[in-house]
Amino acid sequence: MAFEYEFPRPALATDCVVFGFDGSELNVLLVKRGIEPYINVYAFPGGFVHIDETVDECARRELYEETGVKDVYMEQLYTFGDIDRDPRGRVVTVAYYALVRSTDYFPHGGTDASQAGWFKINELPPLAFDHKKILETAKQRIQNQIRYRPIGFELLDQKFTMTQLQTLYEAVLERKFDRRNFSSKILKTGVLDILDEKVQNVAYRAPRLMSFNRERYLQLTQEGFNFEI
Amino acid sequence: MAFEYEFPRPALATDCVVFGFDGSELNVLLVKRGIEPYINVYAFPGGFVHIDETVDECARRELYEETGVKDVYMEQLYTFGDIDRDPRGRVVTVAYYALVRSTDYFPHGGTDASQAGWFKINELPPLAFDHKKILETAKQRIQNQIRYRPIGFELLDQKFTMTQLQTLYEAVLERKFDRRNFSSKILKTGVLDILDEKVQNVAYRAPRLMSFNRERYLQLTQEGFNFEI
DNA sequence: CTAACTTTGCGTATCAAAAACGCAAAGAAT
DNA sequence: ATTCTTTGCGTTTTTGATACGCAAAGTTAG
Repeated sequence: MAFEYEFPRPALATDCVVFGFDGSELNVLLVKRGIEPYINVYAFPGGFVHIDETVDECARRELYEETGVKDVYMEQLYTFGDIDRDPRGRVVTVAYYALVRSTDYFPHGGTDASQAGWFKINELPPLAFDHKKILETAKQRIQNQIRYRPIGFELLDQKFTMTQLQTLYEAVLERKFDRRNFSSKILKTGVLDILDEKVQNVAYRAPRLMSFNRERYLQLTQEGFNFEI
Repeated sequence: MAFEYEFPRPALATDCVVFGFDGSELNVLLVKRGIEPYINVYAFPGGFVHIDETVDECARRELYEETGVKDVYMEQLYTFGDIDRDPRGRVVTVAYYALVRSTDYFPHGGTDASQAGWFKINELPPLAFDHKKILETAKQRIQNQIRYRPIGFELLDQKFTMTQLQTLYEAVLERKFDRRNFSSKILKTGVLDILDEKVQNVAYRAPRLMSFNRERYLQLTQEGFNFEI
């Protein structure tokens, strides 16, 4: 007990909701807690803010330490500051969300060797603390974000087909799109490069691959461009 | 020095960006700091989170204590957690924004008796800490919010004219609208009640007054209604 | 090898909303 | 009475969203 202050201070933590996409469904990365409270209950990766790191840095550090995930797209979500959200005492948490290509990391379903694993967003186990509430906030946020920012590309491999992109949008927004309208709407924005390459070893007609053109996107946003689907 | 912890903890504070509207321009409520650091420099009302209040409650309490403003529309904005944002040491702040009818509170420009006052958003004095950055974040947020939520009505008197509403939208979004298109677009959403009352003592043709129908708005949002302008 | 089938890629027709704008009535100022 | 500004209610034009037709690519089945 070495750190003392004139007034009591809440502890400050971060938690991170990591979304992944497996080609058909949206997944969330959870870790099983090894200590009380909520021992053996799943929770989002997170932990306490160190005094010599920014809150953003804390979120990235904790994510890496607990799951090995690093160098990913991450944004602050919301700060949860209710009094009784942690039975250990007063803990305020700054929640983040991250988007990753889930194939880059764990096998789906997790392994026994690892305490971290992917879960389908509609088949989640009970969550510790107020993490259910955090998840709902995160879900709403990406549904809003994907409509006017090209965050979807963070969830796909660098090369992807139009159908894969559409399936992702349908999974996130929980609705269907017309294949032809979706394609022309995305293509006419100009943020996709069509590659001279097709998918191999596929049943029926092989689709062409495409990739996200980040330079073109940045150029368009500066001109006041809107990415709505 | 009575409160000690095993690990060092950042101090946790809130700050609130209060927007007001005076009929033609958007204003921001600032308080002049009476103590170091940044003594005599303007800042947003705010202060440290008490151990027995939620973060939301802290934002409301500090706003009331420093400016007398209470019972207003308020939302969490963003948490600023850089290491060196406060010269006193590590302070993380959860920023909020609030919308008020500025006529309900202070005279514009502030008085000598009060340390709090309204400033035109484009003529602000230098701000303490990283409050310039907080302001930019808040400005972007209300520009986004006003397009799909009827937050504009929080900034007007209960009875207002269509031209007043349009002037507000133009001030917030920093663009002009066609008077006739703006009016019909707002009216066809059904969230406005047209009152059997006209503005008095006005040059030229007197416009009718209207008011926001909150029940109708809630009903429409539940049906999946979108308020975009 | 041919026919059937699925997916892709590109097009057009139809419908709804956004933007531009015409015009006369209300009502004060001259 | 005339002029002037603002209001209120429309129509026309343009743009974008949605629905859907159809043939080519390429695999599967007979």
